[in-house]
Amino acid sequence: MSDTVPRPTLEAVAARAGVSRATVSRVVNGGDGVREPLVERVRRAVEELGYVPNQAARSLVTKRHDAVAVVIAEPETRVFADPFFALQLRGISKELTAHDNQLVLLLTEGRDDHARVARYLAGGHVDGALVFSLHVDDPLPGLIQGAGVPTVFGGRPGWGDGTRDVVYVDSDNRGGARAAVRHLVGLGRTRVAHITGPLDQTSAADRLQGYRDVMGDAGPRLVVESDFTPGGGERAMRDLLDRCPDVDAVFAANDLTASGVLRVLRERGRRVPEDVAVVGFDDMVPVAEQTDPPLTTVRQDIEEMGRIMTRLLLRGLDRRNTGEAAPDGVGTTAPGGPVLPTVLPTTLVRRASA
Amino acid sequence: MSDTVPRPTLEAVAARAGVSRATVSRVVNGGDGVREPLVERVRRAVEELGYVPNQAARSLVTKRHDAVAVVIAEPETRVFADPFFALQLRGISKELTAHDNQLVLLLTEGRDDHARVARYLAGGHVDGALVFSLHVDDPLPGLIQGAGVPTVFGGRPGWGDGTRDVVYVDSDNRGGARAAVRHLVGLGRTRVAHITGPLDQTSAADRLQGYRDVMGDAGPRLVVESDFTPGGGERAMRDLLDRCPDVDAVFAANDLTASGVLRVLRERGRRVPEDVAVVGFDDMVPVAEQTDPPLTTVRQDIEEMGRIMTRLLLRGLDRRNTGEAAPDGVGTTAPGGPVLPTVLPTTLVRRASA
DNA sequence: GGGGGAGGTGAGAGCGCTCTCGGTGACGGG
DNA sequence: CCCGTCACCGAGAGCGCTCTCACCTCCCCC
Repeated sequence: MSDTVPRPTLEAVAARAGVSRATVSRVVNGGDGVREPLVERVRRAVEELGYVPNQAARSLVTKRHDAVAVVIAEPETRVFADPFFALQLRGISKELTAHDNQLVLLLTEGRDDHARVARYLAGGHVDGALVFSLHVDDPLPGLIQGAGVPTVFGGRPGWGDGTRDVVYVDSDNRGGARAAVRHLVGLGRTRVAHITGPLDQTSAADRLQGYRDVMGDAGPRLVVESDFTPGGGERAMRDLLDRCPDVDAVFAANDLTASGVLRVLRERGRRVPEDVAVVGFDDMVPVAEQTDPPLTTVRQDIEEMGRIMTRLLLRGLDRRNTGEAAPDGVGTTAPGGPVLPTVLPTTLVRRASA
Repeated sequence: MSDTVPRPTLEAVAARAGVSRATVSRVVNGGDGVREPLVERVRRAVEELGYVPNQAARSLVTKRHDAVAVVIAEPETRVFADPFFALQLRGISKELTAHDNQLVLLLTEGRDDHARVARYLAGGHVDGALVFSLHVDDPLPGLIQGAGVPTVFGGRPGWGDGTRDVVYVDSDNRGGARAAVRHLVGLGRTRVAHITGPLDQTSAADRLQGYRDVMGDAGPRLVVESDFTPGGGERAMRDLLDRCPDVDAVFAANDLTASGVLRVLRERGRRVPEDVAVVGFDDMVPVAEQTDPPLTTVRQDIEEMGRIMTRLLLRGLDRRNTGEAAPDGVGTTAPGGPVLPTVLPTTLVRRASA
């Protein structure tokens, strides 16, 4: 086994089955229009020779690759190291597998990488792309949009001014935030603070918006900007306690932040939820269940999000192939309904912290 | 832009530059043996037309793909959702990018997926594979070994009886464990317990072995089997306290377990490190730095591990191409030194818990 | 009973690239 | 001055597949 055995070709299978290449090809690709006995013979030949189609040769003529790129634009280790993308990938992978597509992973590291990714996508090596870019000012989405590759974004892109037809899938950050804050208000809390994420990310901005929807102009006094990390949560909470010692509830922009918040509250001797009620966001189970007390939080189904994105993309690709004129946005107006941005629901998970 | 513009071919570039296809090909692939003025002309033509080589056509003739598969065999969500693989992927991605290779991600879900993955790899769609399989009884490594694809494993494979030549990269789990336990002993602790990971994973088994190296036959009294999770750590620690109330140190098989341990100790009113010293493993920063008190732990450089695996694989592939007979193990005996299993060092990181 | 389908099957032309191999010009030595 | 050498370049043959046609049976219907 020291050198790779030359793998059997269509030709070889055809010879063995006593038919033409064309017939073997037909059988391999579904077998329509071939009479049963022949199908059987070809199948056996394929089996016996251990034939596997050469994807390169196939792509060369079909111009399809049965592969999609997943682009994760994340300069910051922190975010990448959290379970978010892992779950997302899982969902994507499942769905791609179910449709016999491969997943080509592209991680970007800093600015110069953007060009590389754009070039790769423009190079037509994949049929489509799923792109995660969290930052408002990220040039990557624009580049990709320009590359002419069917694309679905994960999370609302920052520059989405609503006029361009981008297809994206996002969680209902705003609605989830509203639910969280309403819950706190419903508990009778009157001084509900919000510790935000980095506001150059749309998810953080949308959560803040949701908070404002409920609290109206609670004033900037109760809003502290932070960065989605436990450490950031700690700092923000200290600030907050110093400035407004009478706060009786905190809506943290994510669970990691909330864990920092809880730590500071404990350290300062405030009881949770009696003195201060705390709600997080994400329902990162390993975090939320392990805090003390267990965290009430807003759940978003990350894995499902990946799955939906994939389904959307594949649907768009499929339309392309069936000849419908599908603009870059993955096919917008077409029978079967336009492919539109999708917002997935979020739900409040009540545990002990609020 | 509604329909994809036909992308320029070599032919087109050749025409524009006024040379033959062959010359363009030479230039595109390094440009050796082509006179400078021609190189220049071809470069300009490539630039002007925005030419990008068609990878499928190229693969068809070279039989190389410049792509490697990363196989993550992990039925359990828990493990996949921790930062481990994310970091690993990051390292792999960086290294692959540096060598102009693509990363094809294959996640397996349950048994039937194994066949799919094996078929894919055997299909010769990628040049090599990086495989992560944590469980001793996992059939996947065997299947892959059989597929005849150059492979490097992440972590010592369970069936590695030392006789077959598998190439793997692993952290020095055993040595790290020894360092941890020695540290505890050096602190004057005499009843050092160990809470293990799932012992069907080699990493967990190796850590236990390291513990035994130092403690000798401390007896099974002080060893509790667990599962690498915080919840598991809690249960194990409760058990332990009930059975041996006098334990004065715990070496937890990973940081997650340690976090559970710390929680139980706090709940039972034991001070850390005064009453019970605790050491973890992994140095998962977001966990270890955020525990109370911050966790002393054994660091392994996960990202580096991914990088090394990749380098090893690419080196093996390179040898193949340069004609040296390279057996499946990615090329074992060859000038430049055999490609051998690599064990990366681990270091003790002292924080407050021990 | 013959003509027209319809349903199967095969021949052949590429897809865009690499790579061998033969040809060509410049140059130096005999 | 001629020929061998060398460095460079182009022609052409595929790589393994799909897909369009043309062809060839049958079978059905008039």
